[in-house]
Amino acid sequence: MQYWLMKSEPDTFSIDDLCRRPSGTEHWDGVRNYQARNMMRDQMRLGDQVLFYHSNCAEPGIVGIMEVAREGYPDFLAFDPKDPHFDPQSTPANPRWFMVDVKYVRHLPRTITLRELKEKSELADLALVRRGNRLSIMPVSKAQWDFILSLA
DNA sequence: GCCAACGTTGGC
DNA sequence: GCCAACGTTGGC
Repeated sequence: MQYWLMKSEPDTFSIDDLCRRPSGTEHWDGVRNYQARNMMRDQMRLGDQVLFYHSNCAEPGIVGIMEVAREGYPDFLAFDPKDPHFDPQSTPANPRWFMVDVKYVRHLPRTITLRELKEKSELADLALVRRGNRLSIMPVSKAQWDFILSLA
C-alpha cells in the first residue's frame, strides 16, 4: 500500500465534482509534467490511497481522500486536437502522457490548510511544503499520512 | 493581479 | 551542452 497527494484547482475539478460522479470515479487527466507522469505510469497501484489537495484557491489545503481505481494508461486528451491538453507529440502508438483513475473515498471533516501543514515539523520533508514546489503529484510516507489524518 | 520558482524550448 | 527567454504553477 502506497500513499500519494494529488493537486487540483477546485475551479477546474474539486472533490465535490469527484464525489458527484455516478461511480465516484474519474480519470486524472491533463498532467503534463514528466515527474508526475512517471509516478502515474510506473508507480501508482490499484488501491493506493491519495490525499486530494485543492490548489490555487481561497483556502489551499487537503480536503479529502481518494484511491487509485485504475493504474496508469495513456491520457487520451493528448490525442484530441480540439482539447486544450492536446499534444501532437503524443500518439496512441507512442503515448507521451499518462493518467490514472481515482475513486472518491471520503471528505475530511475539515480542510487541513497549507498554512497549517507548513507549521508542522513532522511534515518538514513533505514535498508539498518545500520551497517552490510545483509537483502536482507526490508521494506521501505512511508516517506523514497518519500524521496528516490525525490533524483532521 | 503580482511575482517567485521552476520546467521547457531553442538558438548558438 | 549552455543558457536566455518564455510559459506555467500556485501562494499570497
